[in-house]
Amino acid sequence: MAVGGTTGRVTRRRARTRANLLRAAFSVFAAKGFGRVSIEEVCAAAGYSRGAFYSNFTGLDELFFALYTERAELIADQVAGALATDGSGLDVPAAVDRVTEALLLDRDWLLVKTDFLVHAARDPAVAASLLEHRARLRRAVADRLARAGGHTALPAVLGGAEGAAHAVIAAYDGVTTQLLLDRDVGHARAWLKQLLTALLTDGSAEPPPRGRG
Amino acid sequence: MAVGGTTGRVTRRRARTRANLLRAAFSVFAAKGFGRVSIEEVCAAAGYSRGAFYSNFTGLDELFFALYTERAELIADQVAGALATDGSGLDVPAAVDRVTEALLLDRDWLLVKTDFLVHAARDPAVAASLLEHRARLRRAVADRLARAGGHTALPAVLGGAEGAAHAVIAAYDGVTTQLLLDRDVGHARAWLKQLLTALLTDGSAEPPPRGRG
DNA sequence: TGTACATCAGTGAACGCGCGTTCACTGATGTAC
DNA sequence: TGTACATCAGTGAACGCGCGTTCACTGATGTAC
Repeated sequence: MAVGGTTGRVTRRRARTRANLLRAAFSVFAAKGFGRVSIEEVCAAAGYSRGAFYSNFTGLDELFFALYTERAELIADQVAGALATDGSGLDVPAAVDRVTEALLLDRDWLLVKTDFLVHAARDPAVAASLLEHRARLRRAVADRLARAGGHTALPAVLGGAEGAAHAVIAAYDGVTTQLLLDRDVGHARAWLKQLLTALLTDGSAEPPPRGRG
Repeated sequence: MAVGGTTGRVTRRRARTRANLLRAAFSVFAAKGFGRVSIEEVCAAAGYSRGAFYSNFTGLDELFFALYTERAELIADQVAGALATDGSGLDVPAAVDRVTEALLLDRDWLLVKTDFLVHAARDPAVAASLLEHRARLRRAVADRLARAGGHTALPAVLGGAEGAAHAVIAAYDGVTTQLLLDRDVGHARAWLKQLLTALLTDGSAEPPPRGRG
């Protein structure tokens, strides 16, 4: 697709336009949902004519894909960063805190992400790409868990670090759903921590303060 | 909204039309996604003119809501049935099996359900209604877990039957996401069982056969 | 049970708008010398 | 560094289609007697 090599000087204007369109599209998608957004609206939000849009994308689907890919990589980097061993200890609870922090910050992102899920669910090629992103995240988590393996005993049911990482992703997805509905970030964070604790330890810890329904 | 009292004879034709529209809409929504469906398409699929549609619904949103509500209640009943104590024992693993069976059968339903989530996430009134449905499911699960409480020890981290039920819902949501992408129902079922086992027991069980990434 | 009448439910044509898509054009950006 | 030229990126008008929405009409369904 993209031609490799020098980031030609010619493209500077183009890159800016493209970035502006993507940024505007993100806001509009988050606000209204992919299904209710027109090319016209994205252009208006970005301050360009429709011609500019077609000069950069073949349609909304392509833009959406580019948008998702860009942001997903950003998030993946954040998570990887939060998981990186900081030299000193392999402190799993602390890592859980940081990851939880990184994952659940932005409601707009959760909305767009879920829109994209729904989109991908109906297009195998898009789904494959999304699955790859998820696999990348999962591997990062699994690596971290494997390194910490000596310190914290993972429950055997899940089948090692790989399974546990899979469970972490599932818990994240589950909490995302709840958060989209109740909009209570604080609750979501606490709840995700509980879930991860229940999944990653053998369940002998103390009960936390009660959350609400 | 609906007028109570006798199910007037006048309405028989009307009820049939409405049901036909809802059924057709379900297929079309599942196939293309709510955001890509027009009133025209729903009518075509159901074999009615657009006038018939407007005679029964004010717009696609209302139809979607009616559709979701109807099916969600159906599912809730199924789950409640699967959880019902069959007189004899309070066998949690068996109940988990039956619930898993009831929940993950229909991909079309998962698609529509997730479309509806995305829809609800942007409309607080709709979200409230969806949360209520979820609460109903959760209570059914919590009741069941509470009754079985004497036999199986729930991990303390989650905070009792209520918390555990919440975790069950989260696991279900998480597995739904994965299933929407990889379309592997068998894997999803096995995986959901593992997750529920890990969440509802203290993690001392034997490791299951490995699933794939 | 049959007939006359009233109301209801769905028809389908018509209107108009929003917007996807195209394209000839123009100003912007870069190259050559 | 300045000038002439070539190419590129974005403009905005134009076209046309799909479809949301309305509405006068007709056949269907029900009631009264």
